Amino acid sequence: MGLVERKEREREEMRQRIMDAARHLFLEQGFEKTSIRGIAEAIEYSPATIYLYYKDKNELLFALHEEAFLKMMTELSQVVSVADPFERLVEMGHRYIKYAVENPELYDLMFIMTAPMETLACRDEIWEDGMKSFGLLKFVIEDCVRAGYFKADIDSEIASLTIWSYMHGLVTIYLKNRMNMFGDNREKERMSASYILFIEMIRKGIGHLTLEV
Amino acid sequence: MGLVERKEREREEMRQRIMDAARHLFLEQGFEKTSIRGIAEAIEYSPATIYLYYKDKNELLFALHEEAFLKMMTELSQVVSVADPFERLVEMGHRYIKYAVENPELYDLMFIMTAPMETLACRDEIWEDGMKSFGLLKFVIEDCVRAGYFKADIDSEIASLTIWSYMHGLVTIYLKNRMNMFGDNREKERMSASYILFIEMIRKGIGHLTLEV
DNA sequence: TTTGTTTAATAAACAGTGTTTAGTATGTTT
DNA sequence: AAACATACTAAACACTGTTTATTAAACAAA
Repeated sequence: MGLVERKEREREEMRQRIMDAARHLFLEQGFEKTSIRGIAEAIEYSPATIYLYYKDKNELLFALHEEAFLKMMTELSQVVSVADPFERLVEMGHRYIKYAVENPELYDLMFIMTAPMETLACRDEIWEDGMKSFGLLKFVIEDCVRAGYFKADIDSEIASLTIWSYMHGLVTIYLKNRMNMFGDNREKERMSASYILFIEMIRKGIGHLTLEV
Repeated sequence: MGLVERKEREREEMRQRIMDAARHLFLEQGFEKTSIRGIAEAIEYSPATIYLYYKDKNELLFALHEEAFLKMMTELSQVVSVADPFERLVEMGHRYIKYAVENPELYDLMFIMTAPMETLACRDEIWEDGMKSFGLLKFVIEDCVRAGYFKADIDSEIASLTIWSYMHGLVTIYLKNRMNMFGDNREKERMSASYILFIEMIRKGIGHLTLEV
C-alpha cells in the first residue's frame, strides 16, 4: 500500500507550494518586507503551518539560496561554447555581472546576506554551492594556463579568488547604490569601462607579456 | 541672555548621548539586534524621546555612517607619510583591509547596508563621504601617474573604481563568511596572497612594463 | 463498526520590533 | 498669577518571527 509514499509526496508538494509563494514574494518585495504571515496568506494557510514544513525563515532563505546557485551555474556554464579559454573567462565575467544585475535579490542572498550561511554553519556542512561555482572559475583559469595565456606557476585558487573579488566588489558597489555618488547616471558605463581595464590587468598581470607599451 | 543657546546646547548634548548609546550598542551587538527600546533604556529615557531628536532609526544609522567615514579617512590619510606613490597605494590597500576587518559593523554600514543610502537619497544630497574617500584613492593613483608608475593616458577614475572594487570584494567575501567555504582556516593568508597578486596586476596592468617575465 | 492513535492544521498567545498619539508635568514668558 | 511652550512619557498601533494548546480529520487495530 502506497500510503506512506502518498504522504511523503503530499508533504513534498506542500513544501513546494510554500517555496513557490516564498520565492514569488521575496523576489517581488525583497526579503525584509516578506513575512511568514504574507507567505501563509499567499498559500491560504495559517502562519503556523509553515513551521511544520520549514524550521524557520532562514531555512526558507537557504532553500532559495540553493536554487539561486543552480540558476547561476546553468547560466555561467554556457560559456563552454566559447572555444578560446581567455575569451571564455571574459565571457564568464560578463555573464556574472549580467546575473547579478538581473537578479539583485538572489545575488544578495548568495553572497551578502549572512542568514543562509548561519543555517549552513549550524548544520556544519561545507558551502558546496559556493565551492562548485568557484570551481567553475578556477577551471577556466587552469584552461588559460594550459593554453599558455597565463604563467604556469600561478596559484589558480588565489587567481580565482582575486578575480572573483573584483567581480563581486564591482557588482555589489553597483547593487548597493554606492555608484550613484558620481551623480551622473552612468553606472553601467563605468562598470563596462572598469571591466575592460580589469581584463587588461589580468592579461598583463597574470598573463605572459611581450613588450613595453 | 543665553537661554536659547543653553537650550540648543542641551539639545546637542542629548543628541550626543543618544548617539553614544546607539554606537555602543550597534558595535556591541550589531545593527539588527539593537532596538530603539534598547538605546532608550541605555540612556534611561523612554523610546519616544529618541524620536524627538532623530527622525527614525535610519537617521541614527546615517549619523554613525558619517562617523565611520571620518574614522576611516583619518586612518587612510596617514599614508601621506609614505613617500613613494606606488608604495603609498599599496599601504593604503593594507589599511583599507585592516579597517574593514577591525570594524566589520561599520564597514557594513558604510558600503553594504542600503538604509543610510536611502536616508541620503530622500534628502537628495550626493554621497559626499563616499566621494571624499574615493577622491583619496584617486589622488594617490594620479600621484602614481605623475611619478611615472602608471601610464599617463589612464582614466584615474576608472582605475580607482577598479581597485576599489577589488578591495571591496575581497573584504566583503571575507566579512560575509564566504571564504570559509575552503574549509581550512586560512582566510587571512588567502587575503594576503590575493592582495600580493593584485598588486602585481596593477603594476603590470596599468603600469609601465619593462620585459617579458 | 467502534475504539484508539497518529497526523495536519490552526487560533491564540508570546515576546519582540519601529513608530505615533494623546496627555502630563515642568520651565519660561507675559 | 495666568498663559504658553517645551520635554517627556504611557499607551497604543501595526507589525514581526515563533511556540503552544487545541481541534478536526485520517488512519489502524479491536
